[in-house]
Amino acid sequence: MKKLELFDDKQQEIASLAKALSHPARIAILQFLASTPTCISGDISDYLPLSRTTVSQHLKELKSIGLIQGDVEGLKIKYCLNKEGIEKLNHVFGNLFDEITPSDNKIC
Amino acid sequence: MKKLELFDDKQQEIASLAKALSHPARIAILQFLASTPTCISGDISDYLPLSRTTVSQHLKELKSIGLIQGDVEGLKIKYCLNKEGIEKLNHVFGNLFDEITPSDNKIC
DNA sequence: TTCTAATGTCGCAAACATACGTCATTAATC
DNA sequence: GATTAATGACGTATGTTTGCGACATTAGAA
Repeated sequence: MKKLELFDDKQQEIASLAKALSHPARIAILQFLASTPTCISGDISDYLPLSRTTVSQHLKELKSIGLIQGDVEGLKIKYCLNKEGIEKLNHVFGNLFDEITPSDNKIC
Repeated sequence: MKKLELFDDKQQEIASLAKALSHPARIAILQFLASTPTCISGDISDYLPLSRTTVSQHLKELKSIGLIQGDVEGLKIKYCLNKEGIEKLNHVFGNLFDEITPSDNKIC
């Protein structure tokens, strides 16, 4: 059993994705985008109990980690779930759960 | 489309669980506990590149959200994954992924 | 071109998270 | 009972996140 020098890339990646999901506003945004076909930025901030500025920051965070994408449509910006990002999320957490789910015969 | 008054319990729950996973040290602790049958607190802080005090705080956080449990064994304390907590995590995230995974025919 | 609407960026304040040294507590050992 | 070892709790410094108003930018309408 050796001492870790630092956390590895995989652990960092899981933690970063988890951080993106660690605020209820960002969960609400993802659910909203999943339930609506055309999602204009303004619609999202009208819906959430937060200022437009704050919602804009949450959108920026979700975009920078690749869970959503934003396409300019004239004056407005249409945000959508990013299929690849969501699939990656699914995959990364699936692996983690496989790794840490205790088997019935494990002691303790 | 009505405005949310505040975030609902489900969204809060997902966010809280995600927050527990949002630091690489806590991921490393869960993986370590999954790979070792008897896990004494001191072993964990010997392993991680953090002080004993800091590790103790991460353990406290994981315990308070129910992902691990700690049983006193004389002078030492044995930490283990909490099967129910991990299953709940699995379930909650599984539901979220079902909800937000885009179907192929969805526009955008 | 000027005006308006939709949106992002900046900068600040308050709250929260992280890391760690020191101290308190408790169990086993002498 | 005194000593040592394992551990959690407390306090504190530093960094990060959140929320928001004010400003900047850009696209389309008048």
